Amino acid sequence: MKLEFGNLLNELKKKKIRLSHQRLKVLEYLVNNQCHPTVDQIYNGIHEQVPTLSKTTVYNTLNSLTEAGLVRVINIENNETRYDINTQNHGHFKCEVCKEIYDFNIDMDTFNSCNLKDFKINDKNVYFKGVCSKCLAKLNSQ
Amino acid sequence: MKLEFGNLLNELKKKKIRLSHQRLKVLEYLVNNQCHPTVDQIYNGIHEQVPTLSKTTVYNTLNSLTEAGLVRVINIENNETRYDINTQNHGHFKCEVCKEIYDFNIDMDTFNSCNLKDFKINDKNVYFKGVCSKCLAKLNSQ
DNA sequence: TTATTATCTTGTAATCATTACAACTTAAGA
DNA sequence: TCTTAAGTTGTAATGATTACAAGATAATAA
Repeated sequence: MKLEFGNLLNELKKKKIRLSHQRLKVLEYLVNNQCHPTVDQIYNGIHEQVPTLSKTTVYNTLNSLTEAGLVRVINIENNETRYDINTQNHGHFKCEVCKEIYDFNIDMDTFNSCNLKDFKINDKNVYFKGVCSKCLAKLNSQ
Repeated sequence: MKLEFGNLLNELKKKKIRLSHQRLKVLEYLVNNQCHPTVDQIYNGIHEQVPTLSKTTVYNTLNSLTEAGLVRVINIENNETRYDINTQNHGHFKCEVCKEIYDFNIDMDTFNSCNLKDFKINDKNVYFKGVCSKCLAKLNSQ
């Protein structure tokens, strides 16, 4: 299914999740900022438009959306949970220099292991760490 | 390199990390308990033999060993960091029912993406979630 | 073996992300 | 418009991890 705001709303209705003002703003933020934001970034990004917003609501909303399968959690560093509106299988690369997280295409279907026969796999996660091309270029030019 | 206590000690010496009593006990615990333990499990496992042990020391030690490349951090759930003495590339499967983490073989070298050309990859992580064969069997027999 | 010292260990306190809770508010259906 | 179950909010609690400073120790050299 294509990542469009209307489709997301239909998914919420289907799952009986109320379309509250705050939830719509969080969803909108995630669609417009597909840079794997943290809770703080999401909160700060919406707070100006919705001054009454509580950080608890952001947490609650992200948990609901994750449970509903509309949002994916990214656990690379154990002290900064990030969120991704793109639930299609793809990998994440975190640059250890600039800290940016890049998406990359990867065919999850080829990832199988004979150790896991008779296991039910619900979720596949792949992340790499290293140095991105931009930072490598900077380092080399010094 | 094979996972043997002697090899680990040599690695520590090479990296100028002191072979303190506490560090050796943590290493020993990790070699004997390759079940991806948490800090609490490690602390509780050693505390009986080393009653003066502080949890801060366990944290410090694990951070040193990770930095030295002797231990691998597993971040699947964002509120429970786990540690693995097996630094050879392999995948982890977490059962959502019994919570156990299984190792599985997977050829990391085949995981490449054209999106990452000119990127320097230092570390590859793969984890799946789902239901393990034991729990599936139990569920089906009910 | 002993002396020296940089490093390690320890306990307490601080930090920070996340969750619990209860009063108030609101979306959605009748 | 009314009703009410569900959502929002702010504060307080929780729990993992780190900071820090005083005391202890591993490793090196004499």
